[in-house]
Order: sequence, then C-alpha cells, then structure tokens
Amino acid sequence: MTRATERAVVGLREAILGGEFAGGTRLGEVELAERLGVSRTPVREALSRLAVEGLVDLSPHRGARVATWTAADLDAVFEVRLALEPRATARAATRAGPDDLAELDRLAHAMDRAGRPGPAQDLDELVEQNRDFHARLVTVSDQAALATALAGVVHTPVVLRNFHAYDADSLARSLAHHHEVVAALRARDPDWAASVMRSHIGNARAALLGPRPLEEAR
Amino acid sequence: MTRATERAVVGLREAILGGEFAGGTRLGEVELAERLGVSRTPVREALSRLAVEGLVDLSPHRGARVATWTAADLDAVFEVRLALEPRATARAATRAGPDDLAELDRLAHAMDRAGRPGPAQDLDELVEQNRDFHARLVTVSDQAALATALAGVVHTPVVLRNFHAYDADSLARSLAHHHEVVAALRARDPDWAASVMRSHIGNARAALLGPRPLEEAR
DNA sequence: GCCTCGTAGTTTGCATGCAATCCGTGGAAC
DNA sequence: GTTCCACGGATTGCATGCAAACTACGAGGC
Repeated sequence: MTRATERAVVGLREAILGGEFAGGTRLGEVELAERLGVSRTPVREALSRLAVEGLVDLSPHRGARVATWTAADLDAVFEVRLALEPRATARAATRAGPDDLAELDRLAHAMDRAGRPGPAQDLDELVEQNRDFHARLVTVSDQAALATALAGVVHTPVVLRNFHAYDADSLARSLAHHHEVVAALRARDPDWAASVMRSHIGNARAALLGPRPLEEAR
Repeated sequence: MTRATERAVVGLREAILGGEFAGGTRLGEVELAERLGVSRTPVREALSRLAVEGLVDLSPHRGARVATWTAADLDAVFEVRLALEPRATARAATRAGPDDLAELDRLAHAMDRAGRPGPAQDLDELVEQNRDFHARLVTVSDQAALATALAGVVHTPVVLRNFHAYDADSLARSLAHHHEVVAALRARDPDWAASVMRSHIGNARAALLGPRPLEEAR
C-alpha cells in the first residue's frame, strides 16, 4: 500500500485537473475517502494542501468546493506566466545540457503526433506532454523559487487543458513554438528563447480568452 | 477557543518567520503540539500546509524540518519579485483609490519613523509595515494569481527580515522608494511606478546579497 | 578495528470516535 | 402569505490509539 496521503493528494489533484468535478462541486470528506479508498484523515490533509495550491476553496465547518475562476483570473494567470516563463526559458538557454535538449526535442515531436488533426489526435496526451515540456524548462532554469511561484498558479484546470479550446491555426503555431524553443536553446540564445516563449504564451492566451479588451491592450 | 488548526498554522508560521527556529531545526509533532496547545492532528495539517508554502521541508516518516535557503535560492526569490512586483505596481497606478493612497502614504511615513536611526529605531516594526505596504500594492493590482505566485515565494524569512541586513544608505533609499511609489501612483504613471519598484527590489537584493557575480550581471 | 546485522525506543502515519457546527425542514406566530 | 424559531440529520474539527517505519545503539562476525 502506497502512502495514503500521497494517494489522496495525487488522486484528488488528478481528478480536479482531469475535469471530473465541475467548478464549485462540493467535496465531502467521507465521499472522497470512499472514492479514494482511504480514511478521512489523509483526505483532510489533501484538501488542506490543495487549498494552498488554490485548487479547492476551503471554508470552516462548511467543507471544500472545487475552486472556480473568472476570465479575469485566467487572464491574470497568463500575466504571471508571461512574467516568469520567458525568464526561465532564457536561463535555460545557457544551462540546458544534451539530455535536456534531447528530452525537449522528443516531447516536441511527440506533441506533433498527438496533436495532428485526425482520428489519432489525442488532446489529453498532448496536455500531458505540454505540461512535461514546460516543467522541464523550469527545472533546467534551476531556480526553485520560480518553480514554486508558477506551481501555485499554473495548474488552473482550464489553463492546463487549454488545447481543447485551440483552433487549428493556434494549435499549429503552438506545436511549432515548441520546436523553435528547442532550436533557440541549441543556439544558446537567451533572447530568442524568451521571445519564442512570449509568443507561445500570447498565442495560448488568445486561443483561450480571445482578443483582449481595448483598455488593457494599450 | 479559536480554531486549533488555524492557531497552529499562524503560530508556526510566525515562529518560523520570526526567526525562533534556525534553518534545519527539527520540528517534532508532539513538541509543537505542546508548544501550541493543540493535539497532533492540527499540527500535522499545519506542517502540511507550510510545506506547500515552502517554509518547511517534509520527508515521509522522517518528520519536518525548517526549510533552508542557499544564496542562489534567495537570489531566485528576488528574480521572481523583480518579474512580478513591478507589474503589480504598474497596474496599481491605474487602480489605486483614495483609500489605498492614504493607507500607503501612512505606511510610508510610519516606516520613516520606525526606521530612523537612533534608540527608537524598531526594525521588527519596520519589517511588518513593509510587508503590509507590498501586500497592499499586490491587493490593489487586483490579480489573485499574482498574489498567489508571490505568496509561495516571498515569505522566505531572510527576505522578509532583510531590513536587519541593511546599511544606512540602503535603508534610506528603501524608505525613499516607498514615498516615490506613492507619488507615482498619485500621478497615475504605470511606467514610473514600475521603475521605482524595480529600483526598490534591486536595492534590497544588493543590501542582502551584495554585488552580483559577473556572469549574471551580463 | 571496521563493518554488518539485530533490537529497543521513538516518531510518524492513519483510522476511528466524539463533540461542535451547520443546513434544511417543519411548524407556529404575526 | 411571510417570517422566525426549533429541532433533527449530516458534516466537519479535533483528540486519541495503534500499527508501521525510522534512528540509534550495541553485539557479533570478518
């Protein structure tokens, strides 16, 4: 038997990120305990942690609910990513070793396959690989604080699952960006790498949220 | 009796941020439970949450220790602040209402008093007010994701308590920056506001970490 | 003398039980 | 008909107890 608490945290996080619960769904402790096959104690710990991560809202004596986000919240998430991820990518450009480059390249190609339109298209797989790709970049940038800052924010379900919202053009651009990031890292060009990442996130934001309101576009 | 878990979280966080435990100190559950006057269950929840916040390190079956940070970790924290806080300040410039400006102004003046060299100098008070000042700016910027991203990173004890490491010049600059931020907000000038915040954080980083290594200074 | 293994003591991990709190329903008063 | 209050059921919050895991220490073997 693996650690009950860990199972609860992972299982619950996956369930929420996987979209099994709609936003605002009530999360009863006993219900979750049965579903996850553990007692209430690890469930409580899991809820507690996920509340810090922002995945669930917790109110005293009233239980837990799956967190909900407004369009403004999502926009703010992209704002944070835009502030942090290009920097991480720039740092990665001077730090990535052969192993890192090989893995990122592998992921970029795998995403081509998973994302190619047609019956074999597998967006869930794509979401997974995309998460790995970005996580690897942050790891390579070797700044723990950066990872922490992003962690609290990025796994907003909608943001992570955003490929489901892409049109064909946006998707094609996104896949191309991954390859271009690898190219920029190979060239050890921090500025190029950061630019690609900014484009990548801008593309994602537009695909998900549409054109920005005039006052903010400035 | 107030909520035991909340008391545990707050009490433990304050103890760590207040420097009562040296980094790496072992945190036994029973010991903390007695110290905080609650049972082990809320202590466990508190440790769990603070681990997500990055204040303690938790390893299975081996207990909790107060997290430690290397100079590189601290530098990364400033990197993240540098990426996020100027943006928050810029947004605040177009959003701050009279109440916000009055409160920020009040804090800036209070910090002058608490920081003025002499027997009445109270750096702990200053630390507190500084935290309020920055928190208010983030609140005014009205981007929850930004607050979340910073929260996971900023209350590194050393970063928060950094006034203790300031020399007289750095301290004077820091206090002046607060007033200048208020002025920039009053002028509704996002670029000016962001610049002041960048200076402010740069000053803090230099005071705390000294000159940056050449390769990173670029 | 150094390493390996075994064992006692301590600490964490988890389940369960009980008290406190909250929510919904029904009835009475206005 | 509407509002308020009371009460039952359900749920969370916390304390405690027991089993599993880890650490430390000492004896035996190499």
